[in-house]
Order: sequence, then C-alpha cells, then structure tokens
Amino acid sequence: MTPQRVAIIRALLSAEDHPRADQIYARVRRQHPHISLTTVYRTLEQFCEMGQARKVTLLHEGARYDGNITPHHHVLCVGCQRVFDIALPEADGLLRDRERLGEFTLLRCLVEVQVLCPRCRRKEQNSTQARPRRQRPVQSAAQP
Amino acid sequence: MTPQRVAIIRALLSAEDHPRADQIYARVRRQHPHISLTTVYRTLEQFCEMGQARKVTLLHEGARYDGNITPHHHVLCVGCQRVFDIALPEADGLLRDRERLGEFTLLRCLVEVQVLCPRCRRKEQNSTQARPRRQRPVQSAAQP
DNA sequence: ATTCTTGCAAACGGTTTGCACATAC
DNA sequence: GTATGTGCAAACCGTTTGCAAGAAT
Repeated sequence: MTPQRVAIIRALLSAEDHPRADQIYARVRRQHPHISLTTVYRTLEQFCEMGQARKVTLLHEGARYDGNITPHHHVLCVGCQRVFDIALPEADGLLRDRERLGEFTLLRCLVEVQVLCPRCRRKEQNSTQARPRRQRPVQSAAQP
Repeated sequence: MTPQRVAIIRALLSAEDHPRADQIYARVRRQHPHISLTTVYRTLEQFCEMGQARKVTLLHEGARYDGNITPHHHVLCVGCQRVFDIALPEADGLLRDRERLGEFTLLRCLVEVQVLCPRCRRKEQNSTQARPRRQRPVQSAAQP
C-alpha cells in the first residue's frame, strides 16, 4: 500500500460520479502532483480485480451496434463479452407508465443480464484456481 | 443511398452478434473490397441518429469506475452521459433465485434506466427542432 | 537481495477529421 | 450543377506495455 494507491482508492471511494481514470487522475494530482496516469490505470484495474470496485460497463472497448430496434434486453457473457438478445417480459413492466423518475425524464429501461456462457464456464472450471475474472478478455467469434 | 451504404446496413441488419464497426467492415469488404472503414463508421453513426439502429452501450468512450460494490442500478442521462446510482427494489427480484438462464450461468442482473436529466431536457427544449439525440455528446462536470 | 511499484515514453486500437475526388440527385 | 458521400492519411483519445529507476520487505 503506497501513498499513491491510497490516494487513488480514496478518490474513487469518495467519488459520486462514476469517474473515468483521467478524472481520478486529475483529483489525485491535487495532492500528488507527481503521480502518473499509468499508475491510476493500474491501481483501478487491480482494485476491480480484487472485487472492490466495478466498471460501470464491461463493454467500453468500442461501440457495438444493434440493428434490432424493437425493445429487448441483453445477455452479456463476462468471459468473452459476447452479447445475446433476450426477451424479458418480467422486466418490461418495470417502469411502465411512468414519465418521470424523480427529476429525470424517463426514456427507456434496459436490463443487462451478466452471465457466463457454456464455453467460458468450461474454461473457468478448467483453471481450477479461483482466478479473478478478466474484464477485458480475448475476443473470439461465433457460437455459444 | 449509395451501394456502400446499402451493403453496410444490410450487414448490420443481418448480423446477430452486435458487431463492432471493424467487424461490419470485414463483412462488407467481401463484396466491396474498396470500401473504407471511415465510411462504415460514418454510415453506422447516421443510422443510429436516424433511430434505425442503437449502440448496445452508450458508455463505450472509456472505462468508468464505481467504488460502490453493493448491488444497485444505474440511471444514465443520454444527453450528458452522467451516471447516477439508483435503488430499484422492483428490479432486484427479477431473476432472483435462478442459477441458470437457458444455457447461461446467471451472475447478476443490472438495470440501466436511460433518462434525460433536467439540464439536458432544458437544452433539448431550447433547440426547438426535433433534433436527433446525440449519442456521444460533450462531457461536462457536476450537478443534475 | 529480492520483489513489487512507479513514472516515462512509446505503442496500440478504436474513432474522428480534413481534404480532394467522385457520385447521387 | 449542387449537394452529398467516399477514401485516404493523419490526428486524436483512452489505454496498455516495456523498461529502468525507486521503494518496500
């Protein structure tokens, strides 16, 4: 536990705004003008691997397009990051008929179901150790 | 409507895998070897602005960290992309007590409520025309 | 002394932009 | 003929990596 680490983690825990690495960097820099952005990235990544923080979205590596504009929800495999469509009738009523949510104007409500697909489950089991789950793993093609 | 456009949109609409621009590019290239990735980006972007496609996540511009690891959901303003925490007890029971979802191992279930925050609503109103909603707008700081 | 952490600079990958040329209408 | 779309190259921005110096144990 180095002073940099402490500062970064304190900045994260006291943040209310789901900051990006560069925002944490800016805040920490006020006390530690010499700190490097690299350290911020590394520390946040570790903290996530330790399960003490989370990324707001696991799909931040690039824009993914969906030609299906009918209302539907998504299943996301946290292993391979593939996305599948899912109908979730239970969810559709969630905020139905509401126009506002407090001060916010409600537009839509999306459910993301995080899962492990069969293929990734197998991988996970093979590596017997309880390894931390990779958040940005190798990308591969087709088929569950 | 140019041939490139048609090819890109057909590729998107026939895709089942929520592809990224480079994947669409690869597919379209089989028929249009001369097409450029730039065109793919531009076309997809327009198609989204027209409301004929959607991005799977609006938060793909960079990783955002959340130091709050207790189960909670997120409100996302589609205008300024700020994220707020929200408790949504109605949603917590959604897939409760299920271990599997078809072939997938269920891990967790996140709700993203897309809204317009008061500030962005005002902006939207001021620009009287029904302008398409920007998907990657200017980033600004603090306060609803 | 060995191991882990830091900071810098450079690489990287996805995306956007400026511009000249070509194409659609 | 004018407006719009295209392709290329270069810029850009968030992120990662190699490496040498530094701190912790």
